[in-house]
Amino acid sequence: MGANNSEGHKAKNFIYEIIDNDMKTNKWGGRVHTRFPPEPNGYLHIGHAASICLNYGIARDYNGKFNLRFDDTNPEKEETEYVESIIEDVKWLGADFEDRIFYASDYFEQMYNWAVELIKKGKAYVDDLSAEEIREYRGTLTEPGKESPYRSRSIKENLDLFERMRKGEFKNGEKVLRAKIDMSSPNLNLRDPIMYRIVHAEHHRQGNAWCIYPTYDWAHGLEDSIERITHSICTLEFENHRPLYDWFLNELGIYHPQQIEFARINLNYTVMSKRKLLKLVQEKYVDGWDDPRMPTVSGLRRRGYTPEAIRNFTDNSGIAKRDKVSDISLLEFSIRDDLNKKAQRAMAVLKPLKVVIINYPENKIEELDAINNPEDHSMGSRKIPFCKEIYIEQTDFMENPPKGYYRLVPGGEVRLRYAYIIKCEEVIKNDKNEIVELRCSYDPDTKSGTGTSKKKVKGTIHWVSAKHAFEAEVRLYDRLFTVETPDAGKENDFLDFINSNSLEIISNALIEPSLKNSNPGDKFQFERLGYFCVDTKYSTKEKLVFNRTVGLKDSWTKKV
RNA sequence: UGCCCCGUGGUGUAAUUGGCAACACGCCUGACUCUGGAUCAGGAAAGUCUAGGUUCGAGCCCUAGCGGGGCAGCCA
Repeated sequence: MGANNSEGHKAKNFIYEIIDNDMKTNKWGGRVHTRFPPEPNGYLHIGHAASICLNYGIARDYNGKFNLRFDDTNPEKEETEYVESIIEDVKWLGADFEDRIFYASDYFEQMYNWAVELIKKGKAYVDDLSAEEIREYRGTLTEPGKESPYRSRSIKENLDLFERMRKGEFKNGEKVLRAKIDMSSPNLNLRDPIMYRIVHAEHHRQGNAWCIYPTYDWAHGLEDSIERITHSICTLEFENHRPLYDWFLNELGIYHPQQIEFARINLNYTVMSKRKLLKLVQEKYVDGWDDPRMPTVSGLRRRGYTPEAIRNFTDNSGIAKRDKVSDISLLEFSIRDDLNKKAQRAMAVLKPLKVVIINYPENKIEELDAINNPEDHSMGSRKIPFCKEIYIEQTDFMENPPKGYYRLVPGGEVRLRYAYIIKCEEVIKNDKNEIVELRCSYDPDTKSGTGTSKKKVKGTIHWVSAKHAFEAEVRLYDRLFTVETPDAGKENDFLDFINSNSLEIISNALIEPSLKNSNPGDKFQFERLGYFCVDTKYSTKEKLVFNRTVGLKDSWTKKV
């Protein structure tokens, strides 16, 4: 028997193999229950999205359940704003936790009771050593630690002290509760890890109900246990913590999930740690957590990414145990692939060049048919106005073109998308020798859709009617960093690699009139340019703002 | 000089669990095209970190080495 899940599919990764095996041995009674346990101290990024998709995907594939749980055990870093953004992002990604949204802080009383239990077993003690002393006593990577002089306090005294810790009789850092394990363990996590520290701070949900807070190592397994999680999936850096996770649960003799670690996703040309992202936000390198250049879920959403694209990306990235840096091009592929099928086409000119069609009647206006999406004819078609004066893209005309350029050139012909073939008769320049206008003739027999054209031209370019197009702001984004791995060096070196040209604002792009009433979040493909969406933050009815999600693949500019 | 994890095309993941390395992205050709997009057809690119060993047979197992990552928060 191979690695097949309950639906008979081939195992997607090593975690599915573990679960397949658990199903075979009936380890969990056929049950699968996963969770996503974020700390509400920042916004979610694409790496979290991968974890969400993994955990939710497992629950879905095995007909199990998926919880959203806030690991809110550190009042000093956590905020309600983050809780709200995380809920929004998880829902948006399509990970359905139904009514199972939990908070570790709701378990504090239970955790406290369990701590008392460990004290009674002689497996935990109150330590009076200072933070510095504890560090010294811990030993080093190569030398064992030594036991705290307070390690052998009586159970009675520990019980009393711990209760008084809770009551608030001590100041921050004055005492901690530690597990009594092994000060000489080669795994430093087992050298009497701290379970509770005193923090007199207001918790975003508990207010001032508590002044002692559980540490991650103590709390996490308990949370999983309480929720009867079967597979507790986390990232590689917790691998060394697994023996501790197991130790607590074993000592308590309570329900014991299995912790499984996998390698987090890294993307080149960006940073992924919450700390660094927070720094970019706080020091205004970007315009908030949802800046479209950020690898955050909210940034990607504002950039124009769809949940489907993100899910496909994380699926295609795979799950394994080796450190990885994925190429951003895989992410870009996922959104192009999705939007190609979904996005309505439109014409927009970013850097306009005026074209006058000299043989076109002065006041004539034609309504031309344009297909909304050649990949999906159910999306229908629309009319676009055409008249004597139009604008084309500056880059679609060259006076001295290189070989292989098949757009407009002096004396040359090109098709205007959904309109006519035009020929460049004259180039008008200003006194600075800049091209300011083209005078072209059109061939009435070449109208699109009529089939009357005998001509064939190599190039087709997009355009907008001068009389009908409206002005909009377009924001072009580039990668936030200039090097592939900006965080490879020292802590703050990544700031040295910020790409100062990562945002280009075009304030007067010209857009075809049919888009005038589009709404924030609407997505389009501007033909030949890329995918764009209406910005949800700065766009107004009077002045639409479009974000470029990603450019179209371009095998021409790459050549030259 | 400790402990733990990991080394497969440029990138990421796979290989029926020991049977002559596949998929995706990217890249390059060509076809088609009223988007230099999409689509279609083809191609280059790793002999699996190294050296031994077990075996008829090793990317999968064993040993040693090398390389990368993690661990000395009262962060998670």
